[in-house]
Amino acid sequence: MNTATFNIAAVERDTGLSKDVLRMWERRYGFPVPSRDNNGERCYPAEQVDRLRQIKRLMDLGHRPGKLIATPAEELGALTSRRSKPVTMDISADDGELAELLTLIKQHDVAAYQQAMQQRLARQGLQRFVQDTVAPLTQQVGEKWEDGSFEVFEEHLYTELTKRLLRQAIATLPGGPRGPRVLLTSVPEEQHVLGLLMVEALLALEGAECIPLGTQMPLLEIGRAAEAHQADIVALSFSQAFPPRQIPGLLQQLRQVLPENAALWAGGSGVTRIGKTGDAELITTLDDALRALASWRRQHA
Amino acid sequence: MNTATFNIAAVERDTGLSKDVLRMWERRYGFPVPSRDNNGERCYPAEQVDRLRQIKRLMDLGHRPGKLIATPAEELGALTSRRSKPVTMDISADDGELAELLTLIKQHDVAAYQQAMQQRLARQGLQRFVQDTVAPLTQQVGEKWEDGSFEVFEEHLYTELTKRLLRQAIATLPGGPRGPRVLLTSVPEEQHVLGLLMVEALLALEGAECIPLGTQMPLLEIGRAAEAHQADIVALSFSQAFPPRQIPGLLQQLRQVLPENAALWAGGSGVTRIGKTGDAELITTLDDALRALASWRRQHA
DNA sequence: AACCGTAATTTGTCTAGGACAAAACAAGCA
DNA sequence: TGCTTGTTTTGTCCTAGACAAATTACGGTT
Repeated sequence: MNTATFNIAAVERDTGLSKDVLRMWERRYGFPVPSRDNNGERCYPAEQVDRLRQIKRLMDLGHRPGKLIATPAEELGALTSRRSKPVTMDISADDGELAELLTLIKQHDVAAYQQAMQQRLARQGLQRFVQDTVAPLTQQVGEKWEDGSFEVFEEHLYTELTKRLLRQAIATLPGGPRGPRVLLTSVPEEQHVLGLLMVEALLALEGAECIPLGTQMPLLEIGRAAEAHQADIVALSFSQAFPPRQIPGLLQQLRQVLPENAALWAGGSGVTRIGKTGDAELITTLDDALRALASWRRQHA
Repeated sequence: MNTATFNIAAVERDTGLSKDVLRMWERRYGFPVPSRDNNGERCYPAEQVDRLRQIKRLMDLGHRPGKLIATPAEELGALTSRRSKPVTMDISADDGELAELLTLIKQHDVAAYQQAMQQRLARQGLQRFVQDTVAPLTQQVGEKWEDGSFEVFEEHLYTELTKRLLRQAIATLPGGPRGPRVLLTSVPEEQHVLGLLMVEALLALEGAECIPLGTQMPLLEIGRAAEAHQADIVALSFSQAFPPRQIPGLLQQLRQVLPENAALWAGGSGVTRIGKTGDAELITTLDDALRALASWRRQHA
């Protein structure tokens, strides 16, 4: 059933590797080597697309394409275990409970997962739920995905269900708008929203007025939105997979189109890999966000 | 403050026009004509980026780039009014109430909008809320965006807030899994999710078991997910802006990676512009979805 | 006047290879 | 160990040509 072939645009869509990169790899490394159709255009077999996605996954982990392509096939299990940082920090004692939640996702048991999470939310309260459940769980799902024990669609399922929970929880918060107005969004190409939601939950709990604009806002539009909403803070999220090279330039451009008095926060695991910048405040953890909020309030008292 | 310039990648991100197209237009039409930096690379001023986005907007409406670029500036108000179909069908008598909701968004009054919508949901019930409020409202927001009276960020705000409402409503539905298992998602590059949520709400009301996977699933992953979840139906959404040319090919490829016995539904305003296909069932309205569900149930009784 | 098939045009995407800067790595030295 | 400098790796950008698919224009027919 997998006799379908992909043209270069389809491969770009499905792997996230640009056409330029695909052609360059073919020239440099001799992989992938698609066949050609009658017009001399590349036809990638599904098998190569799969391999490419696997390579992309490992690249997002910090590996380099030259090495990956050289390795034949045992790369899968071999390289997947070693990681840049030993991230598995001790997550208190309920590590086991988190594992249970992961198992429910892995079994595709939507209803049971939702129920378990609802219970947890009720038991812990929103703040601890975000910090002690959602954050580490997301971390672990990311790891599982990286090491191949979670499929892409399982990660999507987790993300979708968890998004719902958080949004629902946020909606039920009493809106006591005393704090700053915070505009939450992400730049185009950046579609991960979970981190943004976690921050929103924490900020809303602290009484900040959050304006969620979803993801993928063109830069000039972010500027307009900040002005229209008279935002005090513009909070952006960059995920692990976002090309770090682009971030400093983006922040600089954005700083130029934002009102002077609006603060710019850049958060998410994507910003841990870039250096300090004068254009934005870097938020690498959830606690950072709370600290930054407190700091803002001190300065505007 | 708008002295920032954009490189070609940034323009692609912000306008949705590919690098290839941007270079080709420069060659053919003489617009845009960016200046060059020290390395001979293109630097687009913000003003040209804005114009490009405007052109893109009109193109999605059915206009052709050659004409648009020839027109100097009065194109804005002039071309924007004429549309392919006179879509403003009569939406019963509460047209005025919808206009009120739109006004709240336009005024960026998050709290008031949420409250008004909550009330409406409580009053109408979920089914009528989806069909008589959310659907026409989304339609109108789309029109407002097309004719320029809604900014991008206002459309995003509407989308984000409405997504939350729908998800919240869906979450509170009793899960009586008697119907088919329906996997809801969209292909990569397609990020609009509101239509999917509306369908999910209606199907869930009818007792179908919905598995929401969010947007942007690679084709091969959709196949894996369908298998893993033993989905009876895979429902895809294509928005207005999705390039119609690609849809038939996508459906055909997808059909090849899906299990034989899984039905494939393709819905959204993006499919109204393509012809019939043997690969998928085309769903152009919300009623279509309900009809298709009933039909599926008859065939699998 | 409405319809239909063919020709011309418009438009997007693909191809090729070359160039270069930024990042990652390696090596040498304090 | 830590820092600086050179080398390799890697992605992105560039030009310029070709072609197919979609769209429009045109001429002939009913």
